[in-house]
Amino acid sequence: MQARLPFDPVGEAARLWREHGWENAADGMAAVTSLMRAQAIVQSWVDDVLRPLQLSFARYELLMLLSFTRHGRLPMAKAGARLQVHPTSVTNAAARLEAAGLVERHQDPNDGRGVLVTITEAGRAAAAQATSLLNERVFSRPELTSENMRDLFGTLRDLRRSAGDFDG
Amino acid sequence: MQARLPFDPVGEAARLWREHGWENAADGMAAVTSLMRAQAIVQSWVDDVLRPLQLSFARYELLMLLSFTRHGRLPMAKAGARLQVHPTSVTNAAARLEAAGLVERHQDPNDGRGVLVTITEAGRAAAAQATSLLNERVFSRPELTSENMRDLFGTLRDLRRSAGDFDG
DNA sequence: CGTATATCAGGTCCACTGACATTT
DNA sequence: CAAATGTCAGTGAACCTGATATAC
Repeated sequence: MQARLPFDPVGEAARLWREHGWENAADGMAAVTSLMRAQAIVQSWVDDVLRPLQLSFARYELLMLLSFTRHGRLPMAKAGARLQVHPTSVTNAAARLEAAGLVERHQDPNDGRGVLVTITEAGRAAAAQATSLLNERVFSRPELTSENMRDLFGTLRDLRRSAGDFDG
Repeated sequence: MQARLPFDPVGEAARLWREHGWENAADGMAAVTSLMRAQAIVQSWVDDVLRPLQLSFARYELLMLLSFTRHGRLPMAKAGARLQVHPTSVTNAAARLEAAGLVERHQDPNDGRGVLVTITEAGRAAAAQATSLLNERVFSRPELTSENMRDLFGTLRDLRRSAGDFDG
């Protein structure tokens, strides 16, 4: 993107926060800022892998969720709850996956309001290919396999639970 | 958004990853997925605070960066390097801040190609107000003030350094 | 000359709001 | 009837590519 910096800009910001007397907010600011930046980095890794497959991470997550269900099928609302995204985002993702032939949408026979999304064989193949590439090129990167990453998951799980993402 | 889940969907995904024999990628997958979700949560907290002030987090960061410089002024390219965003993103952010009267843009007298962004008095006031609100309502939230958050910052700093964000 | 700087046009992606039709 | 479900149109944010003008 551009020349790398000789220091950590987030650490520098935290230093300035403390210098201005915002001690009790400095750690939170640094955590938020590094979360934003780390997410952008990882997002770009994922996008690089999924772009040639015409997938976004959100659509990949929907495909995987369906592939893990008993019959490869879920109501739209269930999928949205599970992926923790807005209903219109599910509609959008499903519409794009359907256009690519990776899922189908049919009315729920048991609830006339509902729509069932079903993964197709092509969808299962695409999901398998994407998973293989992501596992190889992103999820098993050295930066993500350390003991630290298990800690990261644990810390973020606490944050997500406190934020009301899930119980337990 | 919708009903909360009785379990952690990311932990469930990690379980399935291991079940499929992808042990060495399971931790990375869980870290990536929780990073995405945690970022979305924190982003929504920040947006809720900044929306009434007509600011985005990216524009707030630019304002703060300028306010911390000696003369409240920086070349566009320097600002982009420091915020680690695309040049066009800086142009966009600066244009919006300028439209709101929070910064001004002038040609660099020492480099005819360059543009200097300068924070205005209104910009300093907006930055101070935003900082006060963010410190109070986001950065000092209980979820972000724990010992864990210092660990989170440290872990993400390692990730960012490995990814080439900065040296040192 | 090639390189660097900044901008603009155009495109993608995602999230959200509000309105709507339909069914429970 | 009210509540739930899914869709659609529109809005706004952020990011990127490619082209351009200008200056080093």
